[in-house]
Amino acid sequence: MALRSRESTGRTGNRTPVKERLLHVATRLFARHGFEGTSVQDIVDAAGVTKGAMYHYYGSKDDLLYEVYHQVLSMQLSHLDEIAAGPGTAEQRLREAAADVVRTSLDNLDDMIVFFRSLHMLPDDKQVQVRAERRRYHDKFKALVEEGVAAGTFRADISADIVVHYFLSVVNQLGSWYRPDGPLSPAEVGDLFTELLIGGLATR
Amino acid sequence: MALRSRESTGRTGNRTPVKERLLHVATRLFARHGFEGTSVQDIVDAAGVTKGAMYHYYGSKDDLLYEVYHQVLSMQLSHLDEIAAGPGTAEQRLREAAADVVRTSLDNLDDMIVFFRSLHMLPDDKQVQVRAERRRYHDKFKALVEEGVAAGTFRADISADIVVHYFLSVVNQLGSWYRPDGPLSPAEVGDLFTELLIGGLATR
Amino acid sequence: MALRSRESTGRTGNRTPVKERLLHVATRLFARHGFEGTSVQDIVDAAGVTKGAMYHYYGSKDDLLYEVYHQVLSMQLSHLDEIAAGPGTAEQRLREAAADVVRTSLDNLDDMIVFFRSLHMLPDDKQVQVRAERRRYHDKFKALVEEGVAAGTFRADISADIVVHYFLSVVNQLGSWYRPDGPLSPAEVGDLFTELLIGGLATR
Amino acid sequence: MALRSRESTGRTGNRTPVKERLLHVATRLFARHGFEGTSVQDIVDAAGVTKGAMYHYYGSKDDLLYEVYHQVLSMQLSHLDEIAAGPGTAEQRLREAAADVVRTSLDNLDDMIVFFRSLHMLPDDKQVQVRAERRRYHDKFKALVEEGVAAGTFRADISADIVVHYFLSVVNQLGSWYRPDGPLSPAEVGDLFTELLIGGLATR
DNA sequence: AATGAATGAGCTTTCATTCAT
DNA sequence: TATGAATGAAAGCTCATTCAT
Repeated sequence: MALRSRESTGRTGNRTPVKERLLHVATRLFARHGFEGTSVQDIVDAAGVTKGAMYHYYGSKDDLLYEVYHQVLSMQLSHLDEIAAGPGTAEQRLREAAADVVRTSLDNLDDMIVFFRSLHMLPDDKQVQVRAERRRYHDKFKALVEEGVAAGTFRADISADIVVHYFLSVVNQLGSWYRPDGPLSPAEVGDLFTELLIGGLATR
Repeated sequence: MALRSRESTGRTGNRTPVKERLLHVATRLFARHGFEGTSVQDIVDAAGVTKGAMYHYYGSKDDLLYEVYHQVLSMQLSHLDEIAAGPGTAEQRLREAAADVVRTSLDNLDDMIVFFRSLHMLPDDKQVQVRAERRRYHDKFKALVEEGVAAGTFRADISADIVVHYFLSVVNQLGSWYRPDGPLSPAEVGDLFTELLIGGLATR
Repeated sequence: MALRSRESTGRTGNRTPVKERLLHVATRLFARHGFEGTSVQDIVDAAGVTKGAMYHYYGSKDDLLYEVYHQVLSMQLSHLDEIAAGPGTAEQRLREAAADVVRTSLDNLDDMIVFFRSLHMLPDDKQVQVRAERRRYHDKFKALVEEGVAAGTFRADISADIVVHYFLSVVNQLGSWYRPDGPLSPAEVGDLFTELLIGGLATR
Repeated sequence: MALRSRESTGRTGNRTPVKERLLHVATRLFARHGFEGTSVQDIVDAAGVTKGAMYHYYGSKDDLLYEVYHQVLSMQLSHLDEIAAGPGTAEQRLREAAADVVRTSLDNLDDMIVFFRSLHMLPDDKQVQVRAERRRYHDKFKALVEEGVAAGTFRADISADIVVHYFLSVVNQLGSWYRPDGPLSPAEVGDLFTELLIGGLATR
């Protein structure tokens, strides 16, 4: 009888490389029990490795949290870049952007939950990095709103900044009420929220 | 020679009764450094008492957190009860309710920050209590929206539940961007957000 | 049968107050196994308390080390102050001072061993404090040498600074060779070393 | 096209053979941050290799420390052998020996610092080896002193053992005060300290 | 000769909570 | 009503060392 080969893809869960596995289980645990409610021991146990292994790949528990943030944020930012630079009126592109950020947030709900619950626990320097990335998203989104105002499509009496705070608040809170097994798909929620946003912005 | 009386209102800062003082400083510290980032020692130091005193008034650190939640929630709930039962069309009352929840949230920003950041750290039984109170707020708010839909004032193609999730998300995130020393007063933010909500709901 | 009363002075070693007991056993352990070779667990086990108790009295393991330093240093400094201000020629007072620093160092040999082996492990700010205290000792001692040079008793061709470095080196190394159960008493070593110092300084 | 040869003296800083480079950087790091304050990772990083390489050449971190000791000690021992067997009176040879041990110690100050700070961290068997070598140095030095006493040049009322402890203490502490960029050269310090020693020993 | 992923035991420190007074 | 010494469990992190390659 042949010995189980070491690179087995069996159910021991050793499929994926250690580094990614760690990030994956950490995300799940952070979302379930919070950042401070999850110990490094919990993470490495769930990943089937030892602490030393984790510290081989990540400088600290904070680092792990930062990576969770970073991955979703940069994906959403690149989507927004593409959409903003694409064809269509300001309203059309804002609709696309709004629907996308809702949809991708719901597709990565665990990350979002972690993100908006734990940001304040990062050390200052990492918080600054994250805020800068979020600010870039905010500003890009705001530019779309301003385009629509300039075009006369959107009402001019509410500052674009406030509008963006308003809508991104909605996005950031998705984790607090959305349940994947509920009646609405991510895309449907995206469409409905886009409707509410555009309706609120529209000139009569 | 008279001894300094213990209940002195003098410069030791011991003005308010110990119990309230503890809740007050706890709220501030939780908002600044997070629930888990604040130690019982921090709290009692800031309140100028010792641990024993805190455990005399509150059963645990969790208790303190729960009290923070409870106070604002019950105030907002009683406001909503009053407004909903008051005069005016559904739209008028929804406008009042929306503006009120934004305004009172901004007036108690520290509590809101603590609330939405730390809820998940409470033990399950306390979380259940809090969720029930929030659910009552949600349902009452939703009833106002449904009234407006029934009256033909609001569009019928977006479920009232979704609308409430949408708007309360905005409220719950106020702490993440509003700065008291910024250009807008709580009332102004309340009006603008109410505009965006009603605009999004309005039938054309 | 009567229960053993809690404030027993029995051989459980709980005689002295916890705070002093901790300092005492820490000194002994640091001297035997080095600062980094001694764990906080070792210390509290030897003192018969728990870690929490230690951190109640001392801010850190470093703090404990600093206290060891501080106690002997300040005793020696006060001795030197007294001697320098006392009666007698410069030579007589230098003899007294030299004999005293040797004697008191040998009487607190564990502290000296810890001191000169572990100083460099303290955080910078604490090192600065210690160095300042040592510098004060050095300077006071040097003043005595200079007095003797001015009086023509001591040779003028070797700077007082170098002489002090020379003699304090001898003192600082006592721990590396002196054994309390050896043939010489602390006072005898003090006298012999004083002879060697004064002989080396004397003008012919 | 020729491949870059591996033993290149190029800008990678890989000039010296790995084994010596490791010893060299280890000495420097031990002197700067202490033995326990220096991790194997620190050493191999500074040497530009990996841990595996270090464990290929040295059995352990302790081994590295022992090598540092051994090198200087054996050099000084061979100098002393030469001097003692050389020409001149006992005083002349003692002067030479004293000046030499000060000078060579200052020329290898890092090693001395490491030596006298970290000896106690070696495992017992290695400590025994080192102590034996030091004892041989001590005894050889002591023989010179005894020669001078027998010749009537040095005072007979202070045991040679004590004298050697006295002077080697001075040598062993050089690292605690000497600064290479200070006013005195190693040779000058050697001469001054020799003066102080011989003066202290001289019969009047 | 050299790599670097991984181990596992150990470290210092923090902290909510208790309890005798 | 309030103190503060003391507990004990758990936390994040470090590090010398091993070993398959």
